[in-house]
Amino acid sequence: MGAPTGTGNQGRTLDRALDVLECLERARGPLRLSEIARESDLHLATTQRTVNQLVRRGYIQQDGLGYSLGPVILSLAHAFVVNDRLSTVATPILTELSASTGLTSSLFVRSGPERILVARVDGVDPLRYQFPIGRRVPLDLGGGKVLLAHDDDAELDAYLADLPDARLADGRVQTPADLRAELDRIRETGYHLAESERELGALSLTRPVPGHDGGAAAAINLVTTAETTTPEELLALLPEISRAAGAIGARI
Amino acid sequence: MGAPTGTGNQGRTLDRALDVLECLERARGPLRLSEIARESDLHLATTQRTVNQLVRRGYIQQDGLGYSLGPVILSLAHAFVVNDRLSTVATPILTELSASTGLTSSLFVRSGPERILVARVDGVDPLRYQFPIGRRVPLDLGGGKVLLAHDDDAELDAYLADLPDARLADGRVQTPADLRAELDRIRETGYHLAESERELGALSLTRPVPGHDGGAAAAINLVTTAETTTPEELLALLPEISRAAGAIGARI
DNA sequence: CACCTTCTATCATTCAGTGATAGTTACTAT
DNA sequence: ATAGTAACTATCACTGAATGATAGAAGGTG
Repeated sequence: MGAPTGTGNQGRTLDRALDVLECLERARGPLRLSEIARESDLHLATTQRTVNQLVRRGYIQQDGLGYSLGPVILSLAHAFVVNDRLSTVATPILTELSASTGLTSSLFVRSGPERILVARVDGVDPLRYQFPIGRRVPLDLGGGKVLLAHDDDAELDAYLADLPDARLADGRVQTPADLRAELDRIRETGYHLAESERELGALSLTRPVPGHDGGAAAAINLVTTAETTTPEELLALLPEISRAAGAIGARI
Repeated sequence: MGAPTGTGNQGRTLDRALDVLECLERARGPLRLSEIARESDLHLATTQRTVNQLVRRGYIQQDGLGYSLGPVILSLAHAFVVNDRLSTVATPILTELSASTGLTSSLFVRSGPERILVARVDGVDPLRYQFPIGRRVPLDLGGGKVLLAHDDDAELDAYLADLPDARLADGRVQTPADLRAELDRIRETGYHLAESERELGALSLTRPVPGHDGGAAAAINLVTTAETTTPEELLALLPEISRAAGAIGARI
């Protein structure tokens, strides 16, 4: 409690404020001041000052039940969607991809140990499981793997070091070693076909979006269900999705 | 430049960071470090530290052209949309309202001297002018007036004091005195019918959403165009929109 | 090769953030 | 009513983190 935040103590104030915001992001409902303090591991007084300041600015709102994120967040998000180069470039290409394949397509980018869905275009048969824009999910399941595959070995080892076993949606258990093997395969083939990893019955085919530096900060995928599509049928769309990924990469 | 930020100097660090974010929100493209420093009136070194920290956290991203908002913003926005009581309560009611009237309906909340569009449900004939979710607009034009009307006189006078004349979309000029008179009318009638204020040819009918405290932090409106609807026809929907506003107010 | 811009790194100073504590308000239970 | 509890606010001395002036590295341009 009394100990330093842990990161290394520099730029403390701002980091703490962002911790507070992200603590409210994770919350499933309004949080009390004391709950925020506990969750973010801050002194109550510090929490109070920070929260009040964010309230004043509209980043947090308060009601009788506690504090939650405020509407100003939406303004920022709007500005992001309108301005983001990747997002604006990708949307028409994804639209085309979804039109020609009939499947839902989406674009996500890496953010630390997670990926964030940045854009999505629905297919003709809407998926029962709607993956919402802005959603954060870990990298070790589904399409996130193609982003991991582009890490160099040092980063990868660091990531895998303290990674717990993952339980896939169909019950399989994925150990870090399993993941490592799969990433090696992805490094060779350049794509990933996921079956029931994040969601039971979901199939996805993912390709990285090449950046100038050779890395892949983004990826796109096509999603469908095992009921309507076989893995082979989905894999047959590899040329299409690859073309789209290339087109996006070329324009950023 | 060297002078204090202006607010009164407390909670400086965080305020400055938010200034940086909002400066990027207003920007129409990537900004260089020096531009951010100039826009937010900060020392370059301070700007650098702040920006780098926000980059590390994913709130800002950097490309060859400069800095812009980052994808983590989207995550926060997603959490807001999912959790926000007002937003989730209002959406189904707006859906019903749009279904029964055939018009686009929307919900916005106040944020300082502006309002922010929080939810929108499109009508049968989609408007050519799409008002995007998260968009910030001033309070002195269109539906924002019903929010202003709920301020007490002291707040109102302060607001009107340094308000410049506004130019409506159809060319009319609205002085603070005009606005004041209109707000008095709204206080009596409880609604506002706007014609070509923000957008030429647009008609909107706005009602406040009553809060527990008697105030109105939110409002909903119906939007259409002069081509398809007369003011009288729109005004005839007042009972409908009032019912919807009441229903939302009752559930928060 | 000199020039300019962008961004990064360093460091002494000092002032803003910190956190312990006390106070206020409001609600619940008895 | 009265005590008790929880949520939030306010105060203030201390100190260490943010500050900003300056110098430096990296990258491009005429």
